[in-house]
Amino acid sequence: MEVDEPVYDPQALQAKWLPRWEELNSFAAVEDPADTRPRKYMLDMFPYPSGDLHMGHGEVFAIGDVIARYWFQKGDNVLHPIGWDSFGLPAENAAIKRNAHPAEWTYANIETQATSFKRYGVSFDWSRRLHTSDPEYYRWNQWLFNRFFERGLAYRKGGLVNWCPQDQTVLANEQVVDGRCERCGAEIVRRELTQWYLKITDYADRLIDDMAQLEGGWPDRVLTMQRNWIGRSAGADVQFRIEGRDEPVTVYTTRPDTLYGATFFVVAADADLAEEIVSPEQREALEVYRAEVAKLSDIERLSTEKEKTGVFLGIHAINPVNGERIPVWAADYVLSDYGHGAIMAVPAHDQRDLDFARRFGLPVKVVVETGLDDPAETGVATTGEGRMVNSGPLDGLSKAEAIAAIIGILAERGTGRPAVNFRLRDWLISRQRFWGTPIPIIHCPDCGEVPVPDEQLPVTLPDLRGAALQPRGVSPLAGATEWVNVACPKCGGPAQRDTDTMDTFVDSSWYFLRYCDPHYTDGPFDVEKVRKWGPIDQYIGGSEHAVLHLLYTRFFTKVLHDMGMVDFTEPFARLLNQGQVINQGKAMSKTLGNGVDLGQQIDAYGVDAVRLTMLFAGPPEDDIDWADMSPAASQKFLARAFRVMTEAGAASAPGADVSAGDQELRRVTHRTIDEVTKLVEGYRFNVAIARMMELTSAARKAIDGGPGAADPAVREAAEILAVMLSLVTPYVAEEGWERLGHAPSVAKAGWPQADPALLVQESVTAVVQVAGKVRDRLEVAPDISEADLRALAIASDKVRPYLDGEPRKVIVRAPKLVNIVP
RNA sequence: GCCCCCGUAGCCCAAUGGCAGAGGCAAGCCCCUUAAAAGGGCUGCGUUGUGGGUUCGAGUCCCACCGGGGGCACCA
Repeated sequence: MEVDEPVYDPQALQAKWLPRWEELNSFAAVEDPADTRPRKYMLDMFPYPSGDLHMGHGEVFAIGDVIARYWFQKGDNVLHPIGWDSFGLPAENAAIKRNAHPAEWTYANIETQATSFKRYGVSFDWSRRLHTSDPEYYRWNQWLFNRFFERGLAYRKGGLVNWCPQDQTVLANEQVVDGRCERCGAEIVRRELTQWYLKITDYADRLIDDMAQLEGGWPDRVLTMQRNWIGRSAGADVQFRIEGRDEPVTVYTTRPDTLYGATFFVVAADADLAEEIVSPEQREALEVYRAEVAKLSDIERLSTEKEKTGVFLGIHAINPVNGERIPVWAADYVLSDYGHGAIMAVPAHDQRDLDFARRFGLPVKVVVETGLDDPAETGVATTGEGRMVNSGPLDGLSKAEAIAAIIGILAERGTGRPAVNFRLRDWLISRQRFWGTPIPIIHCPDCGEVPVPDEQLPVTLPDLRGAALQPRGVSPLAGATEWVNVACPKCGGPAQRDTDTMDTFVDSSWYFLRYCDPHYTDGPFDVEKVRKWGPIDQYIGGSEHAVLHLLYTRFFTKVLHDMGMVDFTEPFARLLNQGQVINQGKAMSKTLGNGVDLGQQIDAYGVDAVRLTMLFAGPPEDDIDWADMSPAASQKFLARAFRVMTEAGAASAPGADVSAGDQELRRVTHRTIDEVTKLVEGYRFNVAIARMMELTSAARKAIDGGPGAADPAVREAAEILAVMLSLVTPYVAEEGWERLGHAPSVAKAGWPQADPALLVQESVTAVVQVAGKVRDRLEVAPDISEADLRALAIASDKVRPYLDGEPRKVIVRAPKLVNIVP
């Protein structure tokens, strides 16, 4: 079919314009320092190349593209890059299955996705493309690791870690959700391993405090999740003496005011301290208990229904304020890696302690008078406010007063001080898998951990494939003996490379900086260019990264800030979490068989109709149930818009005097410009599209039953429609623009400005209510005074029957409403 | 259990505290057509989830509850 025919053929438009756009290269960001236009940085979370693009990509990139294209139309200098998060497990699993190298699968998928992105018409600057699995990229992961290492922010330690038996690797805490692997859903087990960590806990305070910058720009939900995850709490450290031990033991508590109510003391069962202080008589009981606890999975251990367990350690602690002897127990409800791994138990005012006390018959002592029933009787701890009782000098004080007072007393005696604790743990980055960045450390029997010198980076991956990648509990790199055995960079003696690779979240923690110059060779990114582009004006991605990628990236940004490499402290000024595309009320999945293929949708309805459907479905953060959507209807609308543009283009030439055009249509057009501008800026794309549909209908009516297709107002409406549609449906917009007699590209035509004179209404309908019920409508001037409108309303024949003399009250909201209370 | 968001027409969704309906789907009708498709047009009486409250006026604000979604949940 000829594209000149007045028939909308989306596939023909795609075939026609895609190659033309490649030549035009309209979306390259401009680095010229003489270019003083406002710079805007728009970024969509980069994709993992797991096959072709899916419906979810279709939505995010449609949303991001509208924003970027709007900025382009406004004349901003826009950076809108694309790349691939191309290290990761699926490639490795595919390689094992096919007896191939992970790179083959990875780069083939990247090409597939790149082709799909181009077809999808996304306004990327393709010259900035990057792949994290390229040595030219991951060498800078290693370079950054070295910087972290120098600053003491990368360290190795032994301890219990999360092990995924399915993926055969350790995971960071953030990657364990409800005791299961965030990737594959397998139940996590605990293992004792020595691993590399990044010291994100050093930044815990700043990660919380800097969220003040993000208020309003980020969804509250994400900020709340990060706040919860970091889990900052304020309280006090209190020292207890343990009988028969010289060193006092410190506990952390958020309720130092309840210190007089401490009736026992609990040490984490797995803490070294438990073993250290247990009496000889109880040692065996402790060992038995520890063995039981070790057998429990996290899921069992964290179950809220689980009854408290524990064992008496045969010794006593001394309460520092009243000298009371309280028994010391070991239990698994106290965690060894939070606070000091030991607590003072105040059963009257802490539910966990109360549960434990009731289970083992320990005393309950009320020290806060709350007016509620005795916790010992009810089994419900009283955690609220109240007056202190049974607490010596604290008696009668409120909670806040008591906390301040007791901290003062403890500080004076040197047995306590204010303290802050965090739930956040350091970020474990070692992975026992192949397809990732090798950790650039050499283990030397004499020199210890020696970083690979910067000039020797990158440490590239050895050529392993197929069965050599089979997970066996240690990194596949350990099997590459030639690669592993190297000379120590320090002493030259025989040494071995670290065989783990980095968590791929390291790759994505700074990629947005590299886009400013992805081929830069003097560092991970060009500091000067980042100064000009950063931070990102708008970031878009799924809420599944609320505490993973987004937390890590914020951490990296702060470290880079401290290194003097970036001048901002938060990477993303604004964040949008798009909804998911689901089908028939459920997430699409292979097992449910309810998957919808993006490519097939595009083949059936065209790119424009699919993009339009994604954006018209509802607010961008809402889920889209594809079963409720009609891409066919979107296509129908586009055909309608296409005809309007075609007919207007055929009937007139560009450059006519618009002021002579049909005033009624011109008013609609300019009101549409005004509204769509505001709606797009507020990211209310579904409503903006509804306005474009109205404009299309108005133009249609003007052609059919009004001034006709040749009227300059029809041309004006069609041209503005083309420009506005270019944000959403670039192909039909481009074709329409051409048919209207303009050279491509409509993407750079410039955003229209509404003529204020055409926004003024000649008359307004004022509603007259009597006691809230509409009784009359009056056509009045928009600038009518309140007094005039009031007089008109009261004089109305339709209103008078409802009035009985002088009204009690008249509310006038000129020019739209009068409410008369009789 | 605690916290947050959402409940508007058969469906997806609009509505600065001011006429409950912008847009779309579905449905029905009309025009065009030999006919159908395509195209053009017309048609919206609904406890705004329920019950209270504030207000001249509540879909909108407040309280309680119901339903759906999300987050947190032995971190002392």
